[in-house]
Amino acid sequence: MRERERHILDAAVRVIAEDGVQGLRIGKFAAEARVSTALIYHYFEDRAGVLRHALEYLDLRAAAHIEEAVPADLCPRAALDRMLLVELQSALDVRMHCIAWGELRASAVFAPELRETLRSTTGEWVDHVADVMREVVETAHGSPAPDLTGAAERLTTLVEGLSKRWLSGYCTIERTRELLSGAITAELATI
Amino acid sequence: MRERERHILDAAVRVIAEDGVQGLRIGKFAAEARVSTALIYHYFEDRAGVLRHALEYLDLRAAAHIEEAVPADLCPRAALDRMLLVELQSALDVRMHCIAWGELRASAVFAPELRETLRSTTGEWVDHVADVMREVVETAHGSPAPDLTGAAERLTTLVEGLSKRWLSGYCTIERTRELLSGAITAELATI
DNA sequence: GTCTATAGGAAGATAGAC
DNA sequence: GTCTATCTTCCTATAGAC
Repeated sequence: MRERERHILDAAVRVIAEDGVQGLRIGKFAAEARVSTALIYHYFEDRAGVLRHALEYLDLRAAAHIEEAVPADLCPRAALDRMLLVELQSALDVRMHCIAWGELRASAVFAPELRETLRSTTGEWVDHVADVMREVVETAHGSPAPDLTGAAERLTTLVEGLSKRWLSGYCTIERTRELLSGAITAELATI
Repeated sequence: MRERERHILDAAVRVIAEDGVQGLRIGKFAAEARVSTALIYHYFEDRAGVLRHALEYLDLRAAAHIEEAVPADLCPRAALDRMLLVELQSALDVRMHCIAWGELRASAVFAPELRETLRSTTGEWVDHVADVMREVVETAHGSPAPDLTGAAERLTTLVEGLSKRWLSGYCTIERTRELLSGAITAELATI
C-alpha cells in the first residue's frame, strides 16, 4: 500500500468516525483527504469500493494495534486485560478506530457482503482471547483448562457492547473499563 | 395515538429494520405504509421527526414487550432469563424490533439529540434487571444482596452486543441465547 | 386528511483537459 | 495522477387540488 493511499484511507476512517458508514459522503471524504472526488473514483471504483477498502484497512490496523499494546513478556492475566481494554480508551485515534469498528459491525446487518471479513476478523480475535485465557487458567490452576471459546466470545462481545454504550454517551470511559474488568474477573472465577 | 399513526409507525420500523436509520428513505417508507410522501410530512414535520417518533414508538413497544414476556407469578430466576432473552428470538417481529433498537443505539453515536431518550430507557431496563437479580440472590441466599447495578449493566450490554453479532451473521440464534444464559449463570455465581 | 405533481437541491459518478 | 466542470439520478420537502 502506497503512502498516498494510506493517507486517503486515514481520511476515510476519520469521516466514518464522524458521520458513520451510511453517512459517508464522497464529497466530504475527498475534502477531508484534500483531493478531488474524481481522484477518489480513480483509486476506488465506487462508493462501495471506498467502504470495502476502508474497512479492510481498519482490519489491518486493528491487528497491529493489539500486538503493539501487548508486549510478549507480559504475564497472561495482565495481557488478557490489556488486549480487551485496548479498544476502550478516550484517546482520539482509539476512539475513532472504535467507532469505525462498530460501524463495520452495524453495517454488516444490512450488507451481507461485509460479513465474511467481519467473521474472520472476529474469529481470530476470539481465538486469541481464548488462548490467553487458557494460559491464565493453566498458570493459576496448573491443570489443563476446559474449552474457553464461550467465555472468550462473551468477553469480546461485551467489549463491543460496552463501546457502543460509551460512544453513545451512556457511561464514562472509566465506568466502561471498570465494567469490563469486572466481567473478566467474573468469567475467570467460574472456570 | 391513533390507529392510523400506529400503522404508519409500524411501517417506519419495518423500513428501519430493512435499511437502517440512515438508510430510511421517505419515499420507500411512504410506499411501505401505502400512503403518499405528502402525508408523511403531514404527520411528522420532517425526516428527523419521522425518526424521533419511530424511535419513541419503539421505546413504548419495548416496555410492553418485556411485561408481556414475564408473567408476574414466575419465579425470579426464570423471570431474569425471560427478560434478558426476550429480544433474542428469530421470530420476525422480535428480530425487527431488535434491529431497530440496535440502530437507535448506533445512531446516538452520531446524533446527540437521541441520547437522552436512550439513556432513560436503558437506565430503566438496567434498574429492572438489577431488581430481579436482587430477588434471585435474596431468594437463594436469604440475606440482603450487594449492589447489582454493575452486573445488570454487564448483562444488558451483553444482550446488545450479542444481538449485533447474531444479526450480522456471526452466530446462530441458538448459540447467542446459550452464550447469554452462560453469562447470567456466571454473574450470579460470583455474587 | 389525502392525493398528484413538482420544485429544488444534494450526492454519486464521469468526461476531458493538463 | 490529478484537476474542474458537469451530467444524472435520487431524495426531501412543498404547492395546491379534492
